[in-house]
Amino acid sequence: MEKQPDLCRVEDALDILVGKWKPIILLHLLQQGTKRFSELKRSMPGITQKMLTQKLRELEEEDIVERIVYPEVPPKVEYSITAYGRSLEPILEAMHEWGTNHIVHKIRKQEGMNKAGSQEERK
Amino acid sequence: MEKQPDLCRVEDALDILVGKWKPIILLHLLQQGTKRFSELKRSMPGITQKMLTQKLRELEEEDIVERIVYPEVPPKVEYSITAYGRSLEPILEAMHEWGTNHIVHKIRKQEGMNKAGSQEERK
DNA sequence: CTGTATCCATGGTGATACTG
DNA sequence: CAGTATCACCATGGATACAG
Repeated sequence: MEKQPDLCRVEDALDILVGKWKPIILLHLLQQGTKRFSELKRSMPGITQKMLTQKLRELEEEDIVERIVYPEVPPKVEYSITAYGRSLEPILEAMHEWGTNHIVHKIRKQEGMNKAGSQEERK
Repeated sequence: MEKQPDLCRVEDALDILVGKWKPIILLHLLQQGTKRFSELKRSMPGITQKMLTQKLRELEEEDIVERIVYPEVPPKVEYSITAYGRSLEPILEAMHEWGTNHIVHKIRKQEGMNKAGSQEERK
């Protein structure tokens, strides 16, 4: 199951952006700079420690985020976007904009179907 | 689980682009225009009919691709990108470019590690 | 505080067979 | 030709407990 010859380096970018928490983590770090583990966790209600750790490790592995451990007690670990990671920002923003527009598109479509399907909606 | 307040319309775009075959399908249709089902299938070795149908339906649902059925025997169905679907092209291209660059990045990193650890070349 | 280690539920994907 | 219908697998994600 080889990938298409030249076509799909798209998927390399996709792999990094995708997953239930990765975009959220990236957005948080992009917008709020350096954060420590507990701060990130607090700012993402619903995420488990396991997922946060796992996704941060994956992003670190790709040099998208940087992890700095302070050898203290209690432990302190800070995460931030790398310069390289910032190269993803235009893509994230384009997707955000597209997504925002897309919900409008869907609503319009929905309205169109309502109009076509029924005369009610009189209030 | 609720999404972040404003942050993540990114995921709406992601949902459309993601999946094992969606980017490939989109790229094929973007680059090669209108194609019929069997042509698409042939041009994507490894995809099953089920997956191709399913993904095309999802893309159609989002108005990204258009499906035209010719009432003939044998059946003929053509797929193409909608004008709206083309609005995804910049994102796809940005991702393709980023991905292409990313493999270079990884190779460089790999070389760097080799150099750093080059003292030990045992076995 | 910042992680690991398990176990388990779920869904997306694939193989295969069948149909209008 | 262009699908639909089933079944099975496995990776991803979630809950929980434990540890340095």
